[in-house]
Formats: sequence, C-alpha cells, structure tokens
Amino acid sequence: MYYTMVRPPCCDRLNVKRGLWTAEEDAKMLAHVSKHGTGNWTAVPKKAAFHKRACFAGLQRCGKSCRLRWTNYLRPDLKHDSFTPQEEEMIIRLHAAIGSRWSIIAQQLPGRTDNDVKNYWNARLRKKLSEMGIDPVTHKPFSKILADYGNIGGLVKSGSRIGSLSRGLKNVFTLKPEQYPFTPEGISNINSHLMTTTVPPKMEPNQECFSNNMYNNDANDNHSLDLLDQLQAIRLVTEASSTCTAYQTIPAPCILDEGSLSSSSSSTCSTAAQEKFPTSFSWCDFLLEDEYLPGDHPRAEQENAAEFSSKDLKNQTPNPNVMIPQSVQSNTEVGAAVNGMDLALQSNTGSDDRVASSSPQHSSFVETIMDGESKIFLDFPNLLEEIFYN
DNA sequence: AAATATGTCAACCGCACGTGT
DNA sequence: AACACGTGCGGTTGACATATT
Repeated sequence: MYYTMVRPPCCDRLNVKRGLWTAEEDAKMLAHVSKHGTGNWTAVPKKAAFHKRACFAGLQRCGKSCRLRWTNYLRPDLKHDSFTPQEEEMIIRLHAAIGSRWSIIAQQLPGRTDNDVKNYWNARLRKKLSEMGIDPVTHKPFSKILADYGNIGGLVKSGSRIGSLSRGLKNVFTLKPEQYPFTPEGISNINSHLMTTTVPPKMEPNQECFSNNMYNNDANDNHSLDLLDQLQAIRLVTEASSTCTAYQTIPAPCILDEGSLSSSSSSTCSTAAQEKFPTSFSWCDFLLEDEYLPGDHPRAEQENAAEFSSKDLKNQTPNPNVMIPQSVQSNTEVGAAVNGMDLALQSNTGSDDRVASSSPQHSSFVETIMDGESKIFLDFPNLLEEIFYN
C-alpha cells in the first residue's frame, strides 16, 4: 500500500484556490450557473476554465467548493436577513424533535440553508436555551436533569419510574400523529428518557415564559403536526436503512438486547452474539444494575427492567461519565428512533437474563461516582446555585 | 487608544451513500 | 464485486467583526 485508505480531499487533486470567495469569483459562478445550470459541480472549474478563458480563467475552485458557495450563498432563493422569531421557534422545535439534522430542519425554513441553521443554532440558540436554564441537547430544564442525575443509583425507589418511563415512550411512538405531543417532553424524551417522571418540573419564570411561547401553542399549529408525520416517516426510513450498520459495529452484548429488533431484518446483535461474549464489559450494566439493587424490588420491577433494556442507555445525552461506543454516538438520532420503536414493539422477552446476570459488585460503581458527586456538592453548594441562577 | 475576549459565519474536512463503469 | 466518482451531510475551523477591559 503506497497510499492511505482515506480518500484524499478532492481539492488536493486540483491546483485549486481555497478560502473566501471574491466578488469576481461569485460573478463567474453566477454566470456559469445561469448558462449551464446547477449540478455536475466537478465540471464547473473545468468548464469555467475551458469555455471562455478570458472570462472564466480565474475560477480555479474544486467542485465541492463551487457547490457549497452556490448552495450556501449564491442561490437566488436564499434569505440573507436575520432569522425571525418564527424561524427561531421552528428551529428549536425541530431540534427538540430530531436533533442536529440540519438539512431536514433547513428544508422547513424556506430560504435558509443547513449551514445557516447550524450556525444560528451554535451561535445563538444553544446559548439562549442555556441561559434560560434549558439544556440545549435534551431540551429539558437543567434543574430536572440534575435532579434526575441525583436519583441515579437508587436514591429514589425506582420501580414505578422505569415502568412509567417505558410506558411513556410507548405512548410517544404509538400515538397517532394528531395525538403526538410535539413538545420537548415528546420526541426529545427519546434522547433523555432516563429523566425521571417522579420529579415535578420546577420551572424558572423565564423558562415558563419560554415554554408557553415555544412549546405549548401546538393546538393551532397544523403545520407542526404535518411535519411530525414527515418526521415519523423519516425516522422509520432511517431506521430501516441504518439499523443494520448502526448496530453491527457495536460490541456484541453491550447495547442491544435480544428480541428488540425482532421486527427488523437486521437483528444482528443477537442472543448468539451475547452468548459469544457473555462476560464483556458494559457500562450499561452498571447503570441498570444501579437501578435495581439486589433483593430490593418485586417481580413487576424486574419485568420493567426487561422492558427498559440497556440498549436504551446508549443514546443518552453525551455524558462524560458514560462511555458510548463511537458507532453508537454517530447514530444518536437514528438510535433514538430505533429505541423508541423498539420499546413500542418489544414485549417482555429476552433481556431479563442479562439484567439478572449482572454481578452484584457492579452496583457499587455508580454509587461510588455518585458519592463523590454528592460530596462535591455538599462541600461546594454554590456550584448548584451558580448553575441555576447565573 | 490599544489589547484582549467574544461572537459570527463562510468555508473546509471527513465521512457516508448512491451511481456508473 | 470492486472501484472511482459525485453529492450531501454534520462537525469543526479560522478569519473577521464587534464588544469589553
């Protein structure tokens, strides 16, 4: 092998210009597109240099750069003014629903590109939500997240918690579109469904205002409901096309519980795989085991535990304390969709064995971490205050 | 007024996927 | 089947602008 497996950037093969576009280059691009139309971008620099040398000779960009310049800036249907509150609201709602699928979000905002939306989110909205006390990843109040975090490790009797949680997820994915709760408690719960439902939401005033504006005016928002149909379809399609690759690369026993993908044609991480690696390490096991301290829960809770399989832990909000396989991280939204559908589809089959087989000493792992956390917050109570009131 | 910090956004990069050969 | 190529996507970078000290 004399070359790397990674394909070199297209621009490396051409002696092309990079960096910001000049007005002159823009003019050349516009002239070219008006003459030849869009598409076949790799031909643009060649044609531009070939057709009228006097006019186009200076346009020495790679096709990718040309396409990007056109789609993100030169396209005549683009808006170049600032985002309206309505657009802002739409971005937040869609992000809560589908995460950082910028191209899909941008499709709902005429005249905006995925790059626009992405930049606006990163530059403005993420910060705005944070300042409002809302986690921009899960779209949940920080207070709730911290409260839930404090409950991990069995600080709260968890029997009804997981049961109600999985029931809620079932509801999310079995609701008809017109019943669909297009709120951060709805789809976004998929990404954050470890959040307990036993803690009442404690909204700061501005959050409340925010929620009223952003999340609670769905009754007359037919467009959003139509959109949900589309999103649902996107989820299903994505699941069908991505489930296989998303899971095949996961170390066999850690994430997927058997039967959960039984409705899919790609239940590759299966019982057989688990049998092959029966003792492999899984962080999920630690977390699950912490929810079910030995000898502390009736049968119903065990059934709930089976329902709430460890695979659901893989798509949680990135947490430095939770290690997630790369292949899973890169498919967060897809996995979330799969999770939700799995929960809706699966019955109480399968995963009891694995949950039950986790060794008792695992439960001390999260407890140790939580003890450390508790000590920190006891020693530095202002840390919590700073989070909420700064 | 100068230095530094912060924000914005256009552009790039790497990867995945589809298609044609 | 394998490969090259074109395209689209999401994450990241870095230049420039603006605000703050």
